[in-house]
Amino acid sequence: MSNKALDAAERLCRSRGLALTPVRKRVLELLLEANAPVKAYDLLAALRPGANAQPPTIYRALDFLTRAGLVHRVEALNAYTACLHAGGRGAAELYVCETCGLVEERHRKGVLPEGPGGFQVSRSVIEHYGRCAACASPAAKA
Amino acid sequence: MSNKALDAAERLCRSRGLALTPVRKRVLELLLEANAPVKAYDLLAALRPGANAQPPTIYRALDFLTRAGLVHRVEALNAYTACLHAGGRGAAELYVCETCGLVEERHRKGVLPEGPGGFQVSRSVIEHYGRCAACASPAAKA
DNA sequence: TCCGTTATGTTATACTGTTGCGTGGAGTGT
DNA sequence: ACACTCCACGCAACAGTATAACATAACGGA
Ligand SMILES: [Zn+2]
Ligand SMILES: [Zn+2]
Ligand SMILES: [Zn+2]
Ligand SMILES: [Zn+2]
Repeated sequence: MSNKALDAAERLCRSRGLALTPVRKRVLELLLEANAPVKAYDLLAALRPGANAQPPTIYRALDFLTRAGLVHRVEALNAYTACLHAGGRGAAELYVCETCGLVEERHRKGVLPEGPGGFQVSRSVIEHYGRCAACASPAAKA
Repeated sequence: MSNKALDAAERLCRSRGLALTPVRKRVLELLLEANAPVKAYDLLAALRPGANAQPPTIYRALDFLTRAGLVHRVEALNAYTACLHAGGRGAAELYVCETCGLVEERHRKGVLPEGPGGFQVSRSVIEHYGRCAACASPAAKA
């Protein structure tokens, strides 16, 4: 099902001379399957059966994947989520459902908001929390 | 100098029936003096001479201050900064200079960006990183 | 006074992330 | 084949961030 995204990631890495090693690929796979923010140590635990991974393993993999634009860090949750538009340009804008964990995402291709008084923005963190359409619908009322 | 902001905070709390206790007030004072994001344990250390504060003390104070709208958490830095528009409505948008630490701030009073497909946003985290006007000016070139 | 509520102290622990060093495999030139 | 370099990864230890759980204190109203 999500093999499509995995394959796309593999092609993207190859085209840029980046090594999508087994560990990195597996981490990305786990994130794609989750379709929600996942914590580093949860990924680590998921990696355990089969390998004896330690914290640096997972953080290195996540660092690689975020640099490659395949994964976003969700700052307010200390968690990570697979990018839904792998390699997309511009700052990612995340919409995280606090009820079901679903993450939607946009990449702002346009110019970033300019700061007040000549502030030069080089990186933006934009995260919105609330309820996705499904969880907000009448049928899902508390 | 920043007693003005402190007094404003005190009035704001009184008008809302919130208790700006000595610990909370001192923490806010430290943040106002810093005019930059400060880490919880640094605040804790600054609190030490005179009291023997433990981690929960500082986290409880910060929790109170953020709820009261007097302090913002800087998610991507695990740090905290005094609100420059105490009690301002709407989501705060922070501009953090990575060179000198200066924080500028806007509160978006208008409607938050609406999410894709009916996503209902209840809280937004918006942080921009870069260089402030002073650090970006020719005189400050690396 | 008695009691409910809120704020703080205290101890311990959980969670998140990093440093430093060694090893081993893939490439590359000889 | 050999030596060499680079880089990913294993591994151990540790640093930094945050919370749980329980006890104490302080205030105000019944
Ligand atoms: Zn993305
Ligand atoms: Zn949802
Ligand atoms: Zn503010
Ligand atoms: Zn600056």
